[in-house]
Amino acid sequence: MATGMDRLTEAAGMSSRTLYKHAGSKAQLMALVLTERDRRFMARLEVKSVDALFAALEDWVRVEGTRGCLFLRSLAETGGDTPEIAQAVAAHKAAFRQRLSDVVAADLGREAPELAEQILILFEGATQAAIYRGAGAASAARSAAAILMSGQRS
Amino acid sequence: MATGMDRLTEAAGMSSRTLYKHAGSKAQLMALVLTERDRRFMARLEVKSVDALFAALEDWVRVEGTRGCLFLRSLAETGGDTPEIAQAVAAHKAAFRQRLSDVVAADLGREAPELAEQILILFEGATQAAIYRGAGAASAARSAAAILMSGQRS
DNA sequence: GAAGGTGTAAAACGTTCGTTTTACATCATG
DNA sequence: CATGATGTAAAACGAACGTTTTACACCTTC
Repeated sequence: MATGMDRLTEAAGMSSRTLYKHAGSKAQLMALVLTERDRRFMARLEVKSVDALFAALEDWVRVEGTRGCLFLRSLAETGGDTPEIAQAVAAHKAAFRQRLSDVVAADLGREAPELAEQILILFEGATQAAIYRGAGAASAARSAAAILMSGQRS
Repeated sequence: MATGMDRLTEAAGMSSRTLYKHAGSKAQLMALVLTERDRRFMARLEVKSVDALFAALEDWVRVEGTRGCLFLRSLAETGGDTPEIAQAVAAHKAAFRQRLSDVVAADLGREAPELAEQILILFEGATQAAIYRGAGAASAARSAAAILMSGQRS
C-alpha cells in the first residue's frame, strides 16, 4: 500500500509488535482510521443549512488540504477486496448521504431527494477538484449550491 | 501498484522483455495509457452544449462503468512522485478544464469562467459519485448543470 | 527477589513486485 | 546456409512489503 508499516510504527511511536497487538493487521488499522475519520468529518457537518455545509468543506480543505476523499481512495487502493475497508467506506458514504439529505430537508423545510443528490455531487466534485484547483473549488461549489437551493425555495 | 506486470504482459499478449523494449518501464507504460485515455476521453467531449457534455458522461459511465477519474487515481497511486505520470495528469486536467470552458462559452455565447468552474465541479462530482451512486449521478449532474446554465442565459 | 505481563529493537520470513538476464526459436534477407 | 534482428518462456535478482519471531529490558505485584 501507499504507506509502509515502518512509517506507521514510527508515526505511532511504538514497535511493530505492539502495533500489531493493538490493531491486528494493517487492514484493520486502516479501518480504524477510517471510522475515526468518519467521526471527525461528520462532526463538522453538523450544520443547519446547505451554505454552512460548503463553508465547512471550504474550511476543511483550507486547514487540512485535500488529496481527494480518503474513503474512496482507500477503496481504490485495496481494489474493494478488503472487507473491513469496503464496509467502513460503505457505512461512511451511507451516513454522508443521509446527512446531506437531512441538511437539505432542514434548510428547505421539506424533503427534496433530487436536490440532495445534486448537492452530494457538488460536494464530491469540490473535494475531488480541490486536488488540482485548490480551495477555490469549494467556494465555487458553494455558489452553485446556493443557486440550486434558491431555485427550489420561492 | 494495483496491477502487476504479469497481468499486463498477459493482457498485452507479449513477453515482459518485449513489453519493456517498447514501453521502457511500467511508469512510462502507464503514462502512455494515460495519454491514450486522454485522447479517447477528449474525443467524446467534442460537443457544442453543456447538456451534451453530461450526456456524453452519462454514456461513458453506462458503457464503461467508472471507478473514478483514472488520472487522479493514477496520481494518488504514485503519490505524485512519478514525473511522467504527474505530467500526463496535469496536461489532461488543463486540457479538460479548457474544453469545459470552451463548451460553456460556446453554449452561452460568452465567456463565463465562474460558471465553467461550477460545471467542472459537477463533472468531477458525477464521475466520483458514480462509483457508489451509479450512472444516475451523471443525470443528476446534468439536471443541475441545466439549472445553472439557464440562470445565466436570458 | 522471582514471576509475569508489557514494552522495545531488530533480525528474519515468505511473498510480491518491477526489472533483467539467460537460453532458445523464428524468419526475412545477404 | 549463415546472420542478425526480433520474439518467447522462464529463471533470477534485488528491493520492498506485511508480518512474525527472537532476544532482551522494564515494571508491578505477590
